[in-house]
Amino acid sequence: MSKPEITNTKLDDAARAGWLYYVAGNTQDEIAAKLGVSRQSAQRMVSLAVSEGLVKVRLDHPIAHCLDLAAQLKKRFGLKMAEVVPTDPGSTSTTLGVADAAAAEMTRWLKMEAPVIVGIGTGRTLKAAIEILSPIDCPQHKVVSLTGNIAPDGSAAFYNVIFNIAEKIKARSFPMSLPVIASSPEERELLHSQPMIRSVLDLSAKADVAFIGIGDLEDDAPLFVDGFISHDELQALRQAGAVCEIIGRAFDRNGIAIEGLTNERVASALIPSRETAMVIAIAKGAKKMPGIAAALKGNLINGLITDERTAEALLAG
Amino acid sequence: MSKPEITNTKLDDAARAGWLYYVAGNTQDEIAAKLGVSRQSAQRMVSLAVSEGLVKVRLDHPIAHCLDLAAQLKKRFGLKMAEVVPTDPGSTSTTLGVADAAAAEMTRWLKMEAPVIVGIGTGRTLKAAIEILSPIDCPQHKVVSLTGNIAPDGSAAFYNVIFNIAEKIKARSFPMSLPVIASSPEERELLHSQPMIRSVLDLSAKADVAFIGIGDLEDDAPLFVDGFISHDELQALRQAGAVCEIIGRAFDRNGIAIEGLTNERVASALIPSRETAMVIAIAKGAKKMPGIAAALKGNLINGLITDERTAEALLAG
DNA sequence: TTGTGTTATGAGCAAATACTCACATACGGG
DNA sequence: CCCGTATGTGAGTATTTGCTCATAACACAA
Repeated sequence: MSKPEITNTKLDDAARAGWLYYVAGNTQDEIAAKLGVSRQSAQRMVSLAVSEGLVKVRLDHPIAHCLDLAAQLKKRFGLKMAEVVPTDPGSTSTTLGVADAAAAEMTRWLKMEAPVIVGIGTGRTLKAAIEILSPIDCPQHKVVSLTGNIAPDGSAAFYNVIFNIAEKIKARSFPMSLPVIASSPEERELLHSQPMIRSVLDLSAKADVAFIGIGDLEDDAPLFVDGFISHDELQALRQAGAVCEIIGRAFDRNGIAIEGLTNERVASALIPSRETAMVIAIAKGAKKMPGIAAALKGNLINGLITDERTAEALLAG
Repeated sequence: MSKPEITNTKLDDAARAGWLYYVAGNTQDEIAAKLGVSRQSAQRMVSLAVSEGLVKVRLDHPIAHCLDLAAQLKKRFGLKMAEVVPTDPGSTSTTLGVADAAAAEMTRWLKMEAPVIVGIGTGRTLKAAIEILSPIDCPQHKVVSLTGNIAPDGSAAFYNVIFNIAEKIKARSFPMSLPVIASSPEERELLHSQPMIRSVLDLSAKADVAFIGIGDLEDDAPLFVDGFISHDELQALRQAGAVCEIIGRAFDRNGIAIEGLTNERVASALIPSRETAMVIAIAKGAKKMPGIAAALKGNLINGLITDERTAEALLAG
């Protein structure tokens, strides 16, 4: 007070004020009274303590780390949206947690008053998400499939989820009645030129938000396991540098689409523009890491729902 | 969202909200929007996160430790007021720091509009505090000495600070013109029965706040060094269990006044009631530890200004 | 099914906080 | 010595927060 410690005084006082505020739970009025200054000065001290980094807030809850990681992901990869769910250490499920988060994110969009066009990809994760989606009436929205729903054997593609979501929510849904991968580039062009298909493709390009999965290209790649491509084709893709598949289309480690091979027969819509739409990938797990990294690098997505462990790996890489 | 984790959901949400609030710096309105709930619910989540102890605040500043210690002292010993100043590791001064804090505390009282009766003890620490006290006009207050101001040789007692404080502040001051320790119990009674003295004693009993020092009873006890008691008397006191002296009166380790010996000749006022007055001790250092502990144990004081090291020792004991 | 006790929710309001601005005070250079 | 710039202060005001209360949703039992 009287002995002038040249410059530290201010910070000391700020620390005092910060302590009284955050630790002792005083109001700024009380602090002002106790320190014999005006309320405004007390306020300044407190905010000084904060801005000087004297005050550290820690959140003792697993969720806190997740939110941290999400913020880092957003910053590092320029994402508009990122969500990281806690990793359940005892589980190997590729959908646990992220499916819930994806469902929540879908609900967030579907609850909007204004009409929204929702693009829907394919895959196990997405299917799991739809499964736990709470039913909701939203006749104002449109849900459009980004991929064909016909399996190579002519049956309905099991992991095409457009019908599942149609059951859940009362919105107009737009499936694409064609094979995921056509038998030839020419067939694809033919199919795409059909008015019904054309209008769905046009609608998908206008999507406001799209939820997509990311498929790996390991030996048990979904694309192969589900019979859309042969093992030879899978190996050829890998040889060409492909590391992942998004709505049927293969991409290399930089997120660049592979030229030729099965890609010239993929009948899916293009991934909606990242300029006009939120393209949210739902993916987690070591196997999908290269694919997620590629999608991030190639700016194929601007939103990501993943888990803690995957997020950490992505940020470490 | 849909998978009902029976009870953790709420805490998870609270953690989210808390994170968004404290870490991300969102306003509760923003949190409400992001989480799709009302502002009130967001507020409830945040306060739940706080009340559940999810949010931990740490203050990175030496002063924070002092304030922590002060809070602990208050709680542990039922003090109404406690102040802990940083210990300067390189200094052995018994007044450095605490004197400043004491001066600040005095100023706080003296700045009050309403008339206050201030009791003043004696000692080196108190004298140092008065010396750095900023001059202040407070004609509404009264300052009353709790001890006599006449040394055994008839001179003014050097560490009686009533005159020092009277110079500094423009308040009515009330010295006690009698020896600190009378030559006999009878003389004390005689002195105390004099109207002038009587009125000062009565005034001291009505003090609103008292600032006192705590004297040790080592071989260089102030009471002995300043010539108020002989070395034999000092030893006798110690033999009787005395560990400290407050305004001339000796107390044992439980804060109980020693029976007989010099205590029956001490002419000082009694320590003002801890029910009606703030009795603030200013003391630090290893030598005074037993005395401070005794004063705390015996509820002789309800306020303490000390330093970090002493506070830690008191709390450890 | 209906009643009942518990819990959650949102509105409204009072308190607390943050911000802006105008002015005061101090410092350093001309 | 004076002036411009920086720094700090308090008043006023807008925003944000916390609290209370009435009501709604819910679970459970009769």
